Amino acid sequence: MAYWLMKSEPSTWSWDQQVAKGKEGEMWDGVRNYQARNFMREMKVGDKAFFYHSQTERAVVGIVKIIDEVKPDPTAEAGSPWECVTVEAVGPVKTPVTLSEIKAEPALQDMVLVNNSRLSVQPVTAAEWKYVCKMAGVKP
DNA sequence: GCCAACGTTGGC
DNA sequence: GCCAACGTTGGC
Repeated sequence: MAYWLMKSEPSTWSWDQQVAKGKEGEMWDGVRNYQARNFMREMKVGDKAFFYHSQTERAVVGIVKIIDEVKPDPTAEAGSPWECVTVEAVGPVKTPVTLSEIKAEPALQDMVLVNNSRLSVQPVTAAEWKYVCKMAGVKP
């Protein structure tokens, strides 16, 4: 199983909205970046991802899992190359892990979040996943 | 609100 | 195919 991190501006799509969707989940639409789309193509049902609030909050606030593989993005024009997966909220983290905490942590210096802040969908290694879960007070 | 980083577009 | 110009994202 692979691990990921998915970013959202809380004003556009927040963790609370994701939780409200329950088991129905929500299509992660609106991504218009090839790198991010390619990572979504690699996702498999059952993979887990950190739900990260960008902009105002800048912290990992919850955990989601992939419940459907990539499908054409309904918000994009027909025939466009954009696709998206569907994610379901697994649960909130006990303690949000902020970007500054991640940056201050030597073990997490190689996270894409630290080195390429603009990429909205990114892979997380198993070691990073474990470490951030520990900081967040949740089971990996 | 500003600015750096990055991706995309278009002229040549 | 290169590179300048532009637009967007996200941290601060």
